[in-house]
Amino acid sequence: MITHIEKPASKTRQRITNAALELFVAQGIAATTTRDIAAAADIAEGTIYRHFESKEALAQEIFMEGYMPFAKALVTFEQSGGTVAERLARVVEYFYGLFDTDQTRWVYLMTYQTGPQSKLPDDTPTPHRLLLKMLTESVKKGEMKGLEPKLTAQILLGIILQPADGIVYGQLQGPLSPRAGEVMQAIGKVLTP
Amino acid sequence: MITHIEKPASKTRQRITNAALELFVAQGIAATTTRDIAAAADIAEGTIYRHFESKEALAQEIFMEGYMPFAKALVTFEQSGGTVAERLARVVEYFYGLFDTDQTRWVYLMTYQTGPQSKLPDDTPTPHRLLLKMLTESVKKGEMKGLEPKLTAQILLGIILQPADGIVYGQLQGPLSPRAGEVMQAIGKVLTP
Amino acid sequence: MITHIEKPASKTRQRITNAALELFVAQGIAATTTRDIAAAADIAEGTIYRHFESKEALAQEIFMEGYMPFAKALVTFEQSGGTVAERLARVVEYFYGLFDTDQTRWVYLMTYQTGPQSKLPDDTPTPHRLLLKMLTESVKKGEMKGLEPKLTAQILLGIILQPADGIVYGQLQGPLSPRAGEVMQAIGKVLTP
Amino acid sequence: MITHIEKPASKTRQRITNAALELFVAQGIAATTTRDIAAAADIAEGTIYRHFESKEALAQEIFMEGYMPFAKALVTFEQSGGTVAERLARVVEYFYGLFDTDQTRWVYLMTYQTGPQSKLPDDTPTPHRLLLKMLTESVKKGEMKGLEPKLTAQILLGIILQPADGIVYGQLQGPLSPRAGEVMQAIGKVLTP
DNA sequence: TATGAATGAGACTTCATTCAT
DNA sequence: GATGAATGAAGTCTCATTCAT
Repeated sequence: MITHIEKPASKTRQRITNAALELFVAQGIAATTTRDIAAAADIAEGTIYRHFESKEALAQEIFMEGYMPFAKALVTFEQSGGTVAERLARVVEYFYGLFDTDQTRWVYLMTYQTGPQSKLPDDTPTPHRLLLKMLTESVKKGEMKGLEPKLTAQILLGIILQPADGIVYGQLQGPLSPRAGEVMQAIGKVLTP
Repeated sequence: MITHIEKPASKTRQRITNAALELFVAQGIAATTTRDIAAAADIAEGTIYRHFESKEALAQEIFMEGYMPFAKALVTFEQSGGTVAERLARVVEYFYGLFDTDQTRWVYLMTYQTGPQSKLPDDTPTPHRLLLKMLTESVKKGEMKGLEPKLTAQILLGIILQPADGIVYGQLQGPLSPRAGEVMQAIGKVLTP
Repeated sequence: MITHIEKPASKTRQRITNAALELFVAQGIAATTTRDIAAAADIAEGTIYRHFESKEALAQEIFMEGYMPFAKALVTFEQSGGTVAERLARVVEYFYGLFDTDQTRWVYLMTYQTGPQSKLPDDTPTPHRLLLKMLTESVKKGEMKGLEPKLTAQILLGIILQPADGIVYGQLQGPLSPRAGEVMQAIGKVLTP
Repeated sequence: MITHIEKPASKTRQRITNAALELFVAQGIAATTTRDIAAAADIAEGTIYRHFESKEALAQEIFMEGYMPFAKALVTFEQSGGTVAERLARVVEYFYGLFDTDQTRWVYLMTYQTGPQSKLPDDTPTPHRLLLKMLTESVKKGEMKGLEPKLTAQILLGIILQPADGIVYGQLQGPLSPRAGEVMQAIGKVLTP
């Protein structure tokens, strides 16, 4: 007996989300038409509406699709053992692994929250915010003297995120995972009094 | 001191660019209609087209308007005296000063290049790229051992840019200029062997 | 016998071309709005664009629709047997038959090439040009003495076309076919030394 | 003392009508914008409206400008002495002379009546109609037997007009005046029993 | 008289969405 | 579930015309 916990994620539905994700990242959500999506997915335009309420809902569901496993993982890492530095290192490694696995989805995930298209509630724990929260706690636990914790957290966030942007914009060669060590070193230096 | 060689920028033209800038940043370029712009500028929709060829051209001219003084300033700083670190500090201060002076324009400037709307040539020296280039040279002249220069440059870029994002997203309190010292400290630490 | 290789020409598409043809001839292409066409065809304005790329493309396709069978017929007549005069008579009869069958389309066909809207290549063998070419050959084969062939061809063309114009402008009563005999007589007289 | 019988026809007014005539013939009235006209006449767009009520009025006045001397001349010829054939010959010569003098204006004159833009009353004695009327009378006075007078008049009209079209469309070399003799010969033949 | 900036009605076109098949 | 023709609201842009200078 089969129990449906989540939607079946039919073949067609998959084709749509895949095509849409690619186009959304390449052209932006607003500039991507349902016709574009239908053509890329090789389905009829009307078919999109058998699987999604609207283009906007589609965009949001793609976000959730990538966001949920990510959020779960972060919680796991937060509750895992070891020192603050060790846990942070694990998160960065996981994060960079995601980037290398599916760069397109990663960009979408990190971008969607920002754009004016996002109708996410203002307090949605986006990847961005989740990371920042963890960093803020790391900084606080580190008992830094003389450094403003919130600013420091932003600095650390920049250290982690910018290399990914560098790869996306072609200024740095991928993959990103092998860079994790150097990035953690830089973070270490910043946190050193 | 700035010298205007260009058009005197008529009153109406100013109203249009001001209104458009605000809306473009708030809603995104694609989501901002010419009707929105006209209403905000309190002019007729057709009037936009007596001053700009198209909505796209308007978006691009607003970018150039902000970009040109910025680019000139960067060149000046590059050629100014002092050590690499001193020059970099001056740039960051100037950069943060711009942010505090007109946050909206700053966001537009840093965002425009990225978006799919941008029809800028791929090799346009955008603010992002100009900063990165300067950082790359700083890192190289610093003769870092053991650190990959390109990665380090991205890390420094992240350290500089992310605090601004933090303020934009309301996670950090402005203004940004007073933070420049701490940011430079963080950069110093990363560049320390 | 006409063979259709092209699209089946859906019901809606037909409604659009019919309505557009009528309006284009009555008001001119430039003065006919897509709204006019939609109203006359009793469809939504947007529907036009599911069948035609643009208003201009619609105008051109209507032209081609009428032009192609006409061109084919002319070729057939050219290759048919009999004397030059006999072949010419056949063409005129066919031509006048078309006029009587669908005067509106006939006017459109003869007008479209001239108008500034026509984006037809300058060497498109339009009805006008096809007729002229045939007449030029007729004149040459007739070995007229003392008559400049090109001028004579134009004169014959005028003899053939003007009666149609006369009917269009209400100065002559239709139908035109019964007039073919008298018109051919006039041509004969002109060609007589 | 100067008496104004007609409008002063100022320098500026002339520039406008000249520019407009050229553009109207080249692109059609509908496709010619007031901006086009102003640019070609090297004046401000608003200036057009100091001399003409509207674009439409401008188009009509240009027509009248050319039409009035033509109409007067025709009347003169009608009342001049000689046989019907002689008077007709004089008209054709005059008509072809006009063509050679100012082909652009001639085309405009002959075209304006036809186009859907023309708001001329249906019974306006246009060049076309004036010629036709004269031809009809010629035919009637000629007491043709067996030929339907209205059809014959149209045929003669075609003989006269089509060579002009031939030159306009580049199928015949100008000037037209030297062709008048041959054209009259053709007319003579058609009118011969 | 001439200017040219501004207008606003309306043109063409796009596109998310619906619905009968 | 899938299709694809049709919709209609809305978007960008044009242009004849007005009016203060």
